[in-house]
Amino acid sequence: MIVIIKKRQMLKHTKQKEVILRVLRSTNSHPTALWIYDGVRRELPHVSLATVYRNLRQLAGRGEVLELQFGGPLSHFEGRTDKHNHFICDSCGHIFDVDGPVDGELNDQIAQKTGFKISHYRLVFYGICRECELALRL
Amino acid sequence: MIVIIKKRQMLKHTKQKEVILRVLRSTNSHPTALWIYDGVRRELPHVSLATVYRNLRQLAGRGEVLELQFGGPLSHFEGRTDKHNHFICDSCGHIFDVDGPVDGELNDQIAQKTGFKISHYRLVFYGICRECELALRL
DNA sequence: CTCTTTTTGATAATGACTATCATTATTATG
DNA sequence: CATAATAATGATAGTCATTATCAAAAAGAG
Repeated sequence: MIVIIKKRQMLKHTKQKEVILRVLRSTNSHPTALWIYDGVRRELPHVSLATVYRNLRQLAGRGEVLELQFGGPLSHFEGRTDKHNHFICDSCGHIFDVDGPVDGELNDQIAQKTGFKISHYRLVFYGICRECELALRL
Repeated sequence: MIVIIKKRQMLKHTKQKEVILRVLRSTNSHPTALWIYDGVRRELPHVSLATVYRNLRQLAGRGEVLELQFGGPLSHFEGRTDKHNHFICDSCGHIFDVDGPVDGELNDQIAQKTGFKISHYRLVFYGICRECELALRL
């Protein structure tokens, strides 16, 4: 029998990682990796896009950042890590944070019904935001 | 001023479309396009993968089919179109249907808070399914 | 049947993301 | 500090799910 012991990898602090996190935390939008890349390049012009992806993946893995995948082909990232939900406008595509139900009530409800151990959920609302609603009324 | 009137396109019924829908409806799992492609090929060996993607997209656009995008790189499809939620096991990756809250209660709650017009939501639970729970206990 | 429009199959293209790898930066340790 | 060990970087090639293209075929209308 072969036992593979995965040594816990020491994470090193780098300028790039710091700036990536700072750029992401500087907005309350839900930017893509490319948007973050552009922001980081203003401070570190020679940064590689791969470095941005690598760090975002690492940060998301450690829970310091949230990776969001909605319908489209791109991943969105978010610096805010406290529990909350999202709303996406079907008209303009904008992503909003929504402080909806974040308690364990839903979890418990489903856990009881299914017998599964629920750790968390992702809840995304779709519809028309106020601004688009007004524009569409014209 | 140039006005572009998009003529409503007449949809034609084809053998391929019929089989694709039948294959998808034949399972209560949440297959990928490739899985459906394999199923369709048993009946129509010369079908093209592009045809499967095209039809799934069209069917999803008409609401006859549901396209589900969870974390991974692949789209999953589902023939069941009545409202329900999903649970994904973090251990085995299996996708389960969950008849959780499907009423407008959540929608109303969020609509009141935000002022947005909410049409629907997507709710996905994560955790450990019963089978994995038992296996992990050993 | 004949005309028009949509769909198909085959395949090339797209595009987001990841792997690779030589080099550099960071941290641990003597 | 010096040096060794290891992780991160930048540049770029590769992957892979999905989409676009386009000539040929099929479906529906009249």
